[in-house]
Amino acid sequence: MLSTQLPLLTPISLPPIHPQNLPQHHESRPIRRKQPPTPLIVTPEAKPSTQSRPIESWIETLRSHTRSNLFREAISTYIEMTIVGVLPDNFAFPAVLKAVTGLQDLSFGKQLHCAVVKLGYHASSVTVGNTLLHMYGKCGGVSDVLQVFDRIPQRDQVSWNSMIASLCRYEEWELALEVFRSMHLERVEPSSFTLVSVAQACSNFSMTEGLRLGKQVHGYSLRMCDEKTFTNNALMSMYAKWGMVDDSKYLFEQFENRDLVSWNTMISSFAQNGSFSEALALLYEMVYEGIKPDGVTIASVLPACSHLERLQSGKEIHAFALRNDNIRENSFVGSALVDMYCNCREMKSGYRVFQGTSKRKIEIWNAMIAGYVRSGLYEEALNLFIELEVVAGLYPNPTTIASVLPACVHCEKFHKKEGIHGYIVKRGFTRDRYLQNALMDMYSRVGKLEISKKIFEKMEVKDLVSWNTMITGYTVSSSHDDALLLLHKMQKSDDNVSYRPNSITLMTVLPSCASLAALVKGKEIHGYAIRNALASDVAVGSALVDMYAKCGCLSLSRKLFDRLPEKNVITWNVLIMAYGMHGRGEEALGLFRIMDVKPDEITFIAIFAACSHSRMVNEGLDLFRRMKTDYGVEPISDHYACVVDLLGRAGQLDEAYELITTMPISSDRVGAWSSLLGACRIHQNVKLGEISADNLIRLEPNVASHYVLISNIYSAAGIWEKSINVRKKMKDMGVKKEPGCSWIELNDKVHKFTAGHSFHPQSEKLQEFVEKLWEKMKKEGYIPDTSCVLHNIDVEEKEYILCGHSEKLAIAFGILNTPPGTTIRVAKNLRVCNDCHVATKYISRIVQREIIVRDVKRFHHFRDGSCSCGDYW
DNA sequence: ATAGGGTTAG
Repeated sequence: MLSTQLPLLTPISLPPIHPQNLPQHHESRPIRRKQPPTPLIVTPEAKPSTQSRPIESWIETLRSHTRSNLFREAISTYIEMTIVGVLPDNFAFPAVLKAVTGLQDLSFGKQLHCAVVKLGYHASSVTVGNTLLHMYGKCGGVSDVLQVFDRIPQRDQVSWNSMIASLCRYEEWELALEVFRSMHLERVEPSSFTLVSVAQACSNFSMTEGLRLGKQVHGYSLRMCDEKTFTNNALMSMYAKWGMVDDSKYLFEQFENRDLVSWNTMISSFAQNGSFSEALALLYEMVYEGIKPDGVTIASVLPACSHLERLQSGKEIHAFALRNDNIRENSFVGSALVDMYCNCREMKSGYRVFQGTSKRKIEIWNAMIAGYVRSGLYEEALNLFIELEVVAGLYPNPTTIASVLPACVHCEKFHKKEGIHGYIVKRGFTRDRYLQNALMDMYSRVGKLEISKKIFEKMEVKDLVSWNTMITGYTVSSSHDDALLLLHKMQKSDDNVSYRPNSITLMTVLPSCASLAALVKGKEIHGYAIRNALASDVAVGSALVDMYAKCGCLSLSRKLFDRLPEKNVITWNVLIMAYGMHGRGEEALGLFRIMDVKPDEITFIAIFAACSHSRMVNEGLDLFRRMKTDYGVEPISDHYACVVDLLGRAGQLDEAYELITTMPISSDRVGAWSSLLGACRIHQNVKLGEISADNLIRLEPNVASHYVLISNIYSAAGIWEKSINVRKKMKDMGVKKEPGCSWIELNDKVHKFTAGHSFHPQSEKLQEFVEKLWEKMKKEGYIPDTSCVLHNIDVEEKEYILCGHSEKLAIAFGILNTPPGTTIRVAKNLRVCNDCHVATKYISRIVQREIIVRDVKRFHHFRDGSCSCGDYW
């Protein structure tokens, strides 16, 4: 197929791979390179040979200079030789070309090339051709290499090897493999040099594409008799890149002539495939065998210490590095040290290494910035980012921005979040996948889900993180059904690539199941987690405990909790919160007493909420007073909001108000005022309600629920005028009420109901059904509570509106579509209104069904005319 | 022939 005329090797203009490797003119060479200006070559035939010194002697001098790396001297000798009129021959050119290659002097190399052509050696000597090829492979460009190779007369093994190696240097993996195939067809035997390059090229393809050839290379290597160390190392590294650590370990163990690179390769194979303990162990074994680690060893093993958070080992390695100049000055080691210290929460040590590094390259800045971001020190990260550009004059690369973007997103003081997108466009990094993922996350979090979706759809190459990020986008925007839909789609996506959900996917999507009370879906995910060994993951386990609890299966949730192999604060918090939501405050407190990890801020929020829902005012207050002294947890505004709720719900409104006045000046009072306003609604306290609402509307003029609550308080008290005024003010401000929304799962679908709207195909039928039930309920003594209906309209109309409340529609849907006796589980995005609560009690008796309604705060378990919350919620 | 930092979750 490809004989002497390689179709792919005809001179073609390939795009340059590295701009710095482009053929350059002499004038445009950077001046900083320390070399004398290259003199023009005297055209060889310009002077007849009058010299008596024979050419062999000149060549001997040339060769001895290049052998001793005296490249400049070699070139001077060559020039001298041409000046005195000695015509260089096919032995002189290889010697001088080697010197040119050593100096990376492309322009001189090109002049030599001209001379070679003029004298005709390019068509007669393989050796000259090979050295030219080698020269272009080191300092030219792909197109030069292709042209030279094409003109080498009788290509030998060295020609092919140089060609393949050069293509690998230019990351032309596909071309490299194609040339290797041609070499095979021309029956030129590969050597260990060939195999090294080919193995490297293979490893840059995916395993499915590269493994076949890779194994052939392995076979060749086994049959070969010459020096195998290089090939062996290259094969180890190839297998490691595909994650086949066992294979690279086998090669390492079977091989006797290990060198330092073999050890380094093995250590980095382990470290890059998550076998951190093995990597560290190998370092110690290496030292034990008397092999001295170098900078590469240290830079490869430090990430293992970082991941394992083995600060002690990391420090020992640092000490070792300090004792060895060559390691200490290795810039890779510096970045790895910064990363290790930051990951071990030793920010100060990390910063000290960073500060103490003399010639700081962008990479060490990246390590420091990423370290800050991981520890939530967003401002520090942003400051460093600015410093790197403004003070150090360095250019951020895509990695820098990918680290700093989450800092922009999460740093409250940083307002112009979307501006960073412009910056990315300006720097031309828009095609970077990490940045696209990070941008998607940013837009979701500033409430611009549409833009996230657009980026996601336009991405040419998606990865698992892209899918996870998009799912998270839906979750943070409360589009839970879309989140579940995407979970489905990722597993059989249209572009022939499917993705396997990982632990992060599951923990992202489980809260969606919980929000929708989608128990069947949740169980399906649980099954997936078990089958894929993800269920024992603490984070997934905690999310499962949470999901079962929020779907109303508290005992299942508890069983799962008890069996989890590993628990952390979050796991405990989730369970305490679950008991609280189910109105089982005593048990929540019991869990708090036996928990074997230190409680955190969230634990106390869960505890206060539990006390609040179970009217355990004294227990809650007691812990509130002791949380700082006995548990070392500083109360934050969320805690105040909970305790205000605890007091307010129990009717101690004045105490609640007083608590707000004792809050630290700087703290955020929104939560606390909201709690008080809610309590005023329950206990019909117009005066305090007004105070709370005034404060709230001043602080958050765009939140609908504040207006709605005070308006409800007024209308329940019969103060219609004020109620209407509030409504009017709300309308003038352009504030829209979040529509009430309820969900019920039927088979494997979640059905969504919105108040008053007939989006659901059955909604008319459902409204009729509710109205029919209405009559029966009234006969049993039900009195509609119309106080939550804002409009000043007649009673019948009000009742009609009440019938259309989303939770009633969802319940009706459940009754009509499930066999008698089935428990009905409904979830609601807001709090259940008083009328729905009373009505559901009656419904549960009339239809003889258990009905579980979960709102944002807690559970209502209706059975035979009564509710588990004892009308206290 | 071996080595660098990055995006998603609670």
